[in-house]
Amino acid sequence: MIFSSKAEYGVRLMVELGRQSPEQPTSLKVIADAEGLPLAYLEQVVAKLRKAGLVMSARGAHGGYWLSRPADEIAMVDVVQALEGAIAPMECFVHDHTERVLCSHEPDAGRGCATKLLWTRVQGGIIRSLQTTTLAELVEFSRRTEREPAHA
Amino acid sequence: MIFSSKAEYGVRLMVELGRQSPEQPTSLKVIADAEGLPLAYLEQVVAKLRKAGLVMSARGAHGGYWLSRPADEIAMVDVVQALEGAIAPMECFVHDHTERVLCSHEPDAGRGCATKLLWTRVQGGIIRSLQTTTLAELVEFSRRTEREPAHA
DNA sequence: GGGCAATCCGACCGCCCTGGTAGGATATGA
DNA sequence: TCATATCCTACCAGGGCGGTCGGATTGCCC
Repeated sequence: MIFSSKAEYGVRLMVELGRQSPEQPTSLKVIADAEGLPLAYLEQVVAKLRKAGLVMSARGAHGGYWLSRPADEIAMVDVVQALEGAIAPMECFVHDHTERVLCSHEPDAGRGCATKLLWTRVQGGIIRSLQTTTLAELVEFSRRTEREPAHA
Repeated sequence: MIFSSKAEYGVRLMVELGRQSPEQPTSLKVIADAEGLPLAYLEQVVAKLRKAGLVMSARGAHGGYWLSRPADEIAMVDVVQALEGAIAPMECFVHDHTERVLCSHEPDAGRGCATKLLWTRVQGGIIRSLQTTTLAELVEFSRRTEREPAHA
C-alpha cells in the first residue's frame, strides 16, 4: 500500500469540510458519524491538518473545524503531505543529505544510484498528480455522485 | 515510504544483470557482494522476478541468473509490480470488487468515493512514470555515472 | 458559575508486515 | 564425489500502524 489510512481519513475529512458552509465550524463528531470513523483517531488526523495550516479550529461548545481557505485554493499535494509527511518513494529520499542524485545507501559505491533515477521519476509522477488536483474537484465530485436523498 | 526494500533490491539486481553480458549466468553471490546485500534475502527477491518471467535461472555449479529478454524491452512497471504486487495507493484498490468508482470502504454510503478519484489519479501518475522507464535506461545511467576504476 | 460540548494532548497497546536468518533439498559442472 | 549454486519453507525480532484511553483545557449557554 502506498498511503496509510491517515491519508484516506484526512482527505475524507477535508472533503467533508469542503461540503459544509465555511461560516460555522463543524465538529469532529459530525464527521466521524457521517464517515463511520473513530472519533478519537480523527483527532490525531485533524491535528496534522491544523498544524499544516489547512484547517482552523475553535474550542469549546459549538466549536469545530473549517477550511482555512477556499477549497479551490487547496492542492491535494498539501493535504497529503501534511498527513503523510514528505512524498518519498524510498527510504533514502527522506534525509537527502546532498542534492546530488547519489543514493545514500552506498555513498561511495563508485557510481550514481540508478534506482534513484527511477524513484525520482516516480516521485515526480505522484507529486504532479497531487498538485493538479484541488480539494474543490473532490468536493464537486462528491456532490455530483450523491444520490438524491429522502424521497427514495 | 512508498515502496519497500524488496523493490529497491530487486531493481538493483535487475540493473546489475543488465550490466552483465547475457551470454553466461551471473550468480547471486556476485551481485550480493557488489551491492552489499544479504545473499539469503536476495534469493527471495529474485524468486519473485523469476516467477514473473523477467529473469531466467540455471541451477548447479556455474549457475545463476540472466535477463529473459533485452533490457530495452523491460519496462520498470513490470519489475516493480513483480516485486511489490499491484501498484495500489490505497487498500480498497487491491480487491476491486466492481469496476465502478465506488470506494469499497463504504459501498452504500450514498455517494461516490471522492478519495478514490484522487487515488486513481495518483496511481495513474505512478504507473505512467514506471511504464515510460525501461531497464535499459537505468543500466545506461549506471554506466555513464560510473567512475573510472583501477588507476585512481 | 456550573455543566456540557468540544478541542487538545500524550501515553499506551496489540497486530501485522517487513527485513532478515536458518537449514536443508536439489541440481549440475569439474 | 565434491563444490557451487539455485530453490524452498519455516522461523523470528523489531517497528510501524491503526486505534484506544484518560484527562486537561476552553468556551457557550442556562
